[in-house]
Amino acid sequence: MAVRKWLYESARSVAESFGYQEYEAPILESLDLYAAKSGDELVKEQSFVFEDRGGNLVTLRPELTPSLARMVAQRQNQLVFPLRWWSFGPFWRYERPQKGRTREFFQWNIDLIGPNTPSADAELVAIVASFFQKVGLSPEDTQILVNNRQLIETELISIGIQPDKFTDIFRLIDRRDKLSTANWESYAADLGLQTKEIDALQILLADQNLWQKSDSLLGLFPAVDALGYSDYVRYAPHVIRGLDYYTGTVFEAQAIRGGLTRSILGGGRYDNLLSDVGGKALSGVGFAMGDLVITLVLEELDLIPASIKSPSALIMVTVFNEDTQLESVSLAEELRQAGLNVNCYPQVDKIGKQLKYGDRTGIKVAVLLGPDELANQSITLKDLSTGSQQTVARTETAKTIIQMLENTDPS
RNA sequence: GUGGGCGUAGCUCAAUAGGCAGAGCGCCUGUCUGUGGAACAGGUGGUUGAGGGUUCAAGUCCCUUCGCCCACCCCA
Repeated sequence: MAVRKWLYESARSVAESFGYQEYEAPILESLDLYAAKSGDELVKEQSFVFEDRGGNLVTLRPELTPSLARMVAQRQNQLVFPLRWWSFGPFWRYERPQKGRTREFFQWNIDLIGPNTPSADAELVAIVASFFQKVGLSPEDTQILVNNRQLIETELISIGIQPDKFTDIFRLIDRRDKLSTANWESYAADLGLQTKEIDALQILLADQNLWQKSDSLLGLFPAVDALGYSDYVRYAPHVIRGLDYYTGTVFEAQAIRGGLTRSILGGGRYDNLLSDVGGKALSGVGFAMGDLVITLVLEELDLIPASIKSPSALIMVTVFNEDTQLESVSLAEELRQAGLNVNCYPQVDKIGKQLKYGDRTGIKVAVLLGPDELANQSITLKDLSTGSQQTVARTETAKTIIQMLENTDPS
């Protein structure tokens, strides 16, 4: 929860810095919403689907973009475009769990709906880079690979591949990095490609300058450069993304660790999603990042701050004995009224045990209140990290604690 | 959906060929009657995931079942 909250705060801060508004969508959606729009396997085999009491099939959302499209389409005439929205919430996929993949996970989604321009695409890419920068990932740790589906479609036609094969061929292209050349070629042959076509495709996928044939990408890269994030971004002809609804620019962020790469997030431009759910034609661009892979990457690079796991209260009031217990309770509340977060030990125990509890749970200042202090209208304050303690007038307690916390190392 | 691995104390793991279920850490107590972290001593802690079977005897062998992990697939 601490890590997720930190990710949420980092995503929120970056999204808000670009002027995006937070929204939430339903967790249950009608199965129809996803039909033929997300990709067959995601919906038919990897979603939780069941019948509701009315006999309709409902789905625990496996992704957010179709819900977003539906929500925007339903209010299309009253919303003001360009629309910049972001969301962070739970998703479910009925898959076998493994490292970096669970059946319930959280995902950050962010979309810019309205303008179909290279600078809109560049903004989303820049948001990714800005997020990486915020959590401490450098261009040496992560890279954002960009491509354009229209560009690849045009090129496929020019080497003689028919549009009705594009879905299969995209899957093939997406796997260029994952399979050995021999396996990839035999997969290509299974899809019915001729040797001549396979050779042409390989040349295409090795062409790092292919982007210069795309007006969209010719606009995108200078815009990313102007935003200051070109170190994070490069062209990659084999990046195509698995979801069927992408129509233009697509991108994917990868972590590079010792020769192995892992996909952190993916996104792209979708032109037809709003009209598919009953809206007027309107283009959008966005991406989704799951919480699991990014957490693995950040853990591996030791980038998760230890401070996110500190307790909510750094101050603990101890209880000396039964006679003074209510005095301790009152003192704790007095300190809360002064604006401090305070944990009051909830029973009578030996002081040593209470201090040990405080030490183990991350308490910085222990407050001691026994017969001596009561007699003198004073309070003893012990710094648990240094072991030093001081006795001050009771009226000075809150002020002294605040000074002690300021002098403490924030870690 | 496919393939592989693993379930023993709170945690990490031992237990020869089927033969008295153990260790380290943690926790509790004491050394130390108003003071945590260290040391030492003692103590607590188990339906060996569950159910059935074989056997004089099962953590160990067999069957069923539940759960977890890893990879493929797919994808965040």
